[in-house]
Amino acid sequence: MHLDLDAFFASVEQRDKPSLRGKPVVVGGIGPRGVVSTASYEARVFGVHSAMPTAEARRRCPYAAFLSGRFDAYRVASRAVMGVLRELSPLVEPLSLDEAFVDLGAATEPIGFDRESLTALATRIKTDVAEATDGLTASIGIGTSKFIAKLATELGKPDGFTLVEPGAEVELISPMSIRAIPGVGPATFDKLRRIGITTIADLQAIDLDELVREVGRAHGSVLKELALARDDRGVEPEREAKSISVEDTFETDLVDRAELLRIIETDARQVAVRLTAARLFARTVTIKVRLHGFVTHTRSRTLTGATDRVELISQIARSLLDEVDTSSGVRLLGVGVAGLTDVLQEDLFSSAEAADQAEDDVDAEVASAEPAADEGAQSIRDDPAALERQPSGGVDAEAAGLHRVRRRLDWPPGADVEHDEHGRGWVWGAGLGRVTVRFETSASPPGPVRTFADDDPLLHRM
DNA sequence: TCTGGGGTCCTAGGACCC
DNA sequence: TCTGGGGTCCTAGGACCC
Repeated sequence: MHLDLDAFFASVEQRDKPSLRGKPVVVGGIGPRGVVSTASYEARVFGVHSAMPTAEARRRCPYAAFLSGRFDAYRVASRAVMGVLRELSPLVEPLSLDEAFVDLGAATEPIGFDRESLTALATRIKTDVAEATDGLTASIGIGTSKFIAKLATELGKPDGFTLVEPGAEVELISPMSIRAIPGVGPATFDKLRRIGITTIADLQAIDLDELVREVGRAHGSVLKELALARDDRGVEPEREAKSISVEDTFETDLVDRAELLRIIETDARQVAVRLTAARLFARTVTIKVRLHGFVTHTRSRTLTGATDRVELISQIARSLLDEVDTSSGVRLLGVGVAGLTDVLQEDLFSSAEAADQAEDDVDAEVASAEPAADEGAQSIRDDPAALERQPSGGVDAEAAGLHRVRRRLDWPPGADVEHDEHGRGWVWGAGLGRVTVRFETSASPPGPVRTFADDDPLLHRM
């Protein structure tokens, strides 16, 4: 079985903001370079969809509410939904906050696999989801494999249920576009279209060797199998994380080297904090640099041992920036780690490693920075509560001089606020030293709008 | 229209090893 | 005249997903 919450982020916003119910809502990046994460169905009528530049969405639907998203609220709702699913079966594989596979074959209670029983089951799950999330709707698909179940969900959206009976799979998918297959994106679609493959039926008929020549061995064989509705992938709960990364796109391209280095440092700190929180260590450090013309480069370095130390990650990331020509201006900068393990195997103090580092041209600064850095990391490792005392990303950003870039996020549209006299509400808009708030909550009727100075001491973010 | 942020997986070439 | 072969690791880039 596959489940997908309908227009998830936008639906949570409409749930918590009564004045937006039935209206177009767009959640995503609200800056000049933002893109849409989720559009409510009312906004989709205007042609607004995920991954569209927000500027284009504003053109198509100027009267929509444009909100920057409240991920804590989405996580709470997501956890509640996953909880409902895990009562059904221990084999639940979340794909994202709003999507999951469930292996009904491993269900805790006996399940009838006839249409009537499964329809009743889906109805019950939808009721439970609505109850657990204060009214969110989901679409459900049931089929004999992950591929078919996910496709089935797609067919019933929104608030739907689709059951694909065993044996009906090939007939169902044959006339569909190959774009319906997860894994066929714009590039693969173009490649295949050029050799005359546009439907799944075309894919069934094509010679495997020819397909492999076009899209590669791994991709080719998977596509061929899926086209024939052959998919024996199991539902895998608890997949382990393979990488952790942080990146930012800037409103205008940056050129100042010192500023870039400061940003890398704060990104590295956030990565290290997340590593520590997950009790993991990493062997590979990567930076990602997107230049003026959207050309993107990555540079990485792998250590002999694994680390979670801020100073080391930061130093390596900063040294990697030397390998990229940033003179055209930097649009995006990011820091990531990979090669994750849960055991500390730091042999960075051995003489062999020291020699290695020297050869690798990670200069002597690393060695001199290490003792102090290790102390900090050690204190967090031994004292988990220390994590709580780590400065937040926002504070770091200001300390690092990113005030200019991130200042605007003090009152992001859609954020929850409380006013000491007027009660709870949300940021309707902000700018020019003012904040406009609509005072309403999920349980209230649509509420009034009031404007305040943005440093009004009675107004608080929640 | 001018393209987010957080991920996963694959490919291809070179280094290195036996 | 002149080059083996296979496996593994690392790096960079690209496609894709939500």
